[in-house]
Amino acid sequence: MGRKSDSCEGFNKGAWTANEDILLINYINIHGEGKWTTVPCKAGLKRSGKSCRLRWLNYLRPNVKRGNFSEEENDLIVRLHKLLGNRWSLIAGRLPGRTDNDIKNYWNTNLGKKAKELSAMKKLSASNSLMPSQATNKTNVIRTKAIRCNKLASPLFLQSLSTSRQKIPTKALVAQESKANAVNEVPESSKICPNFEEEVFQEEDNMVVNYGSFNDDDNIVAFPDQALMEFERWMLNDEGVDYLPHDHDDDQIKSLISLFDMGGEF
DNA sequence: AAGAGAGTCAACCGCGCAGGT
DNA sequence: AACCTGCGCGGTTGACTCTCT
Repeated sequence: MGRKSDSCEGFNKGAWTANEDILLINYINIHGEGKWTTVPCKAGLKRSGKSCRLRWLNYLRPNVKRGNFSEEENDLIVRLHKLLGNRWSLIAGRLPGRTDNDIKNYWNTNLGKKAKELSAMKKLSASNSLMPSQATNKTNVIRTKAIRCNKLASPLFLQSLSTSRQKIPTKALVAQESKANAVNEVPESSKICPNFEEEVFQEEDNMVVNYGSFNDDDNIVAFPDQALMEFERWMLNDEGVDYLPHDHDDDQIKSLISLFDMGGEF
């Protein structure tokens, strides 16, 4: 399937000028967002539609929050990253005014480094410990993968899911089931972490739910139903909900993490 | 003062998915 | 069913700024 690149000749590249910004803002103020491929032409910009979209979403939108991240935001990002991995857009969805790009940059330049240092220190202290068995103990981390979930997982796990909970008849599942044994044939190239067997996902409309994870011994851990429901409710963007971190969310996150930690093994 | 290296962040790139034809 | 278009995502790049020597 051919895919046309957005980066064709004749487009300006690099930093946006103030004049370009004004043209884009004026256009969107009048016509609204969307139809990005036609925006450059109609707005009189020598930019790709993609570039216009990015500039608007990450920089020009009126509600984009700029400047330093607060302690609360910092804290929330760390915890969300624990739960979600590099799913920046989902994380950004919980931080009003912050863009995925912003959070990604912030993570890569600040938090990621700290997290690495911390885990290196933990490893070091674990390996120096008098009780070496502790080094392989379960941690509180829920591993998730930064993928959109069109893949299904280990048949064993699916089977246990179908007996332990009502199966959601998603498009993806129907398609999968229509192909005999297709579940076993997830191409190696489509896996983010080919060394692991799959985590289990189901999707329904735009909702993507991660149903399983791994503990540090690489045993599959299922999220208990209660945690799962809470997580779904919490993650999916209901309209009009205030997603700023506040006490309620804080407690909610704590309780979610504790629920996830109670996951039983298969 | 100036050069080198590190850090930051806006922007680019390639890919995948959904929906339309 | 095959192909195309539009959009969104995560990873990466590179220009700019800051800090150190």
